[in-house]
Amino acid sequence: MQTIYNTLSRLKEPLKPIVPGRVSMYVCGPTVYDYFHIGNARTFTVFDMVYRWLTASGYRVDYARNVTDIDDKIIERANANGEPIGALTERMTAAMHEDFDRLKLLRPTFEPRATQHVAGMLDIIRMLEDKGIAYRAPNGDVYYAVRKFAGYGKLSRKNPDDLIAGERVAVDTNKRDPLDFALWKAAKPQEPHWPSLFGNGRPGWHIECSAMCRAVLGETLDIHGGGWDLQFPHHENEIAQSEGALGHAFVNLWMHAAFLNFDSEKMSKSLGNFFTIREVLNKLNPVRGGEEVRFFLLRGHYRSEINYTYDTLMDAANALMGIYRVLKDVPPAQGIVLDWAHPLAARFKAAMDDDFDTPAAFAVLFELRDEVRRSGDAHLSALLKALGGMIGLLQADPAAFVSGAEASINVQALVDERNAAKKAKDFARADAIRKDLDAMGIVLEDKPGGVTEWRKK
RNA sequence: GGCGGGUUAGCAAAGUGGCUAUGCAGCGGAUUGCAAAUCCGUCUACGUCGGUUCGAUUCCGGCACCCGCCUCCA
Repeated sequence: MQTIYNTLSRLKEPLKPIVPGRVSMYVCGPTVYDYFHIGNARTFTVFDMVYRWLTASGYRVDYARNVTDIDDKIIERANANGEPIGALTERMTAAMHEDFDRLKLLRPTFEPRATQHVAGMLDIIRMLEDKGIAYRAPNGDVYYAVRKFAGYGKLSRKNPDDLIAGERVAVDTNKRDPLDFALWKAAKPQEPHWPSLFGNGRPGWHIECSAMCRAVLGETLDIHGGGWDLQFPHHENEIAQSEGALGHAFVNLWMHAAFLNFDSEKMSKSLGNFFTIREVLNKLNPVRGGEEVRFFLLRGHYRSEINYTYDTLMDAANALMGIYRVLKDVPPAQGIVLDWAHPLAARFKAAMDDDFDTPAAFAVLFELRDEVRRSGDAHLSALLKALGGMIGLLQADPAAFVSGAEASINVQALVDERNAAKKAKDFARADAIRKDLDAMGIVLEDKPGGVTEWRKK
């Protein structure tokens, strides 16, 4: 049985879908104003893994991941670039898809965009106003009265009184309480806006997710996820909005992915210590890079922070290479039905069912790698590939992955020349060629039977 | 200040009240013209001080250090 750590209860709980056999999952997606970094990628890779594993486990998963395409940062960036907002968000959404594809992320079932759900947001805001939870402020904004929602703070375990006492809550005379947050922002000159019974304006940040969850997945979700930093205030506010307006439970299981750090500090745009996925991938081999990053990101448990360095990434890449080598040497049998009774398959499943313990699952893959190597068994090799496939790994062509490139005539000519030199016992010449190739990043492997294989480092 | 998470061998990273996690690197050996790859073997663990227990890295408490949220943030 699948268990999942629920941020709400701080306990591992069994997954009990509202509709048996089906799982609804919403993950807060990116704000598309810039390329995103490997820390952002971690969260989406984690939930892609969850999506794949639940699907492999037999659930029909309705997976929604939104695109936030209206927001202060987008407006700011578009103005700085001197381009229309729509052009910026289109460009960045396309870039996002490119990056996600390279990391082998599946497209979610639904990818709603905030600007397409403004009516749904206004609907919820109106319900909140009718219940006296939302109010119109003198400046034309509509705010959520946090004190009217009894459960406020239950997710992040923050006490509203403590928050008031803190220094970080900004004072705003338009708000009745400093904790109140904007549901609707009155239109300002040169900003996009929509008509509404609250006047022209645009939505606050948190309301979009409440509206899109409801529109796409329904009023109560099995799973809602996001990065750890979204717990407060974003997810807390989503709960307040949805439960405040609709009057029933919003989400059964809250999942939060831990940070990816750099120099043991959270990687973030505001700290400036980030690497975009593009930068990282451009330093890696084009054939292998995407899967290497994915493997690296899933090597740590999703609730543990991981530290990004080139060395830890290379460590993961070497480990992945070891598995692909075995898949190349022992081609997986075709058309095999996965045998869950196999002890290693059972252990893999047990690890994944236990709150998605990918590090433990990987340990099983390594043991299986050794078994395949030892036995040369194509069925076991197929099992290895199939298990990896359940979390989006090991599906590349092994020969291409190991060589790191499509066959190159240039390299092959040098390899042939070296083999001729070897036959003539001209080892000096043979070594010189190997050294040249090494300088080009090509490593040779002499195999039994006079066959020489090569691969990119 | 409030709340929360963490500290496992050279590095990375799971897990467990008593039974070799695992990966990468290192070292020794086999193999190889030399390498690479592979195989065999092998060395480093559970922050600190107490408590509970027959027994604690694992449970409880104190301490130290690190990190996060409380403001946009994956």
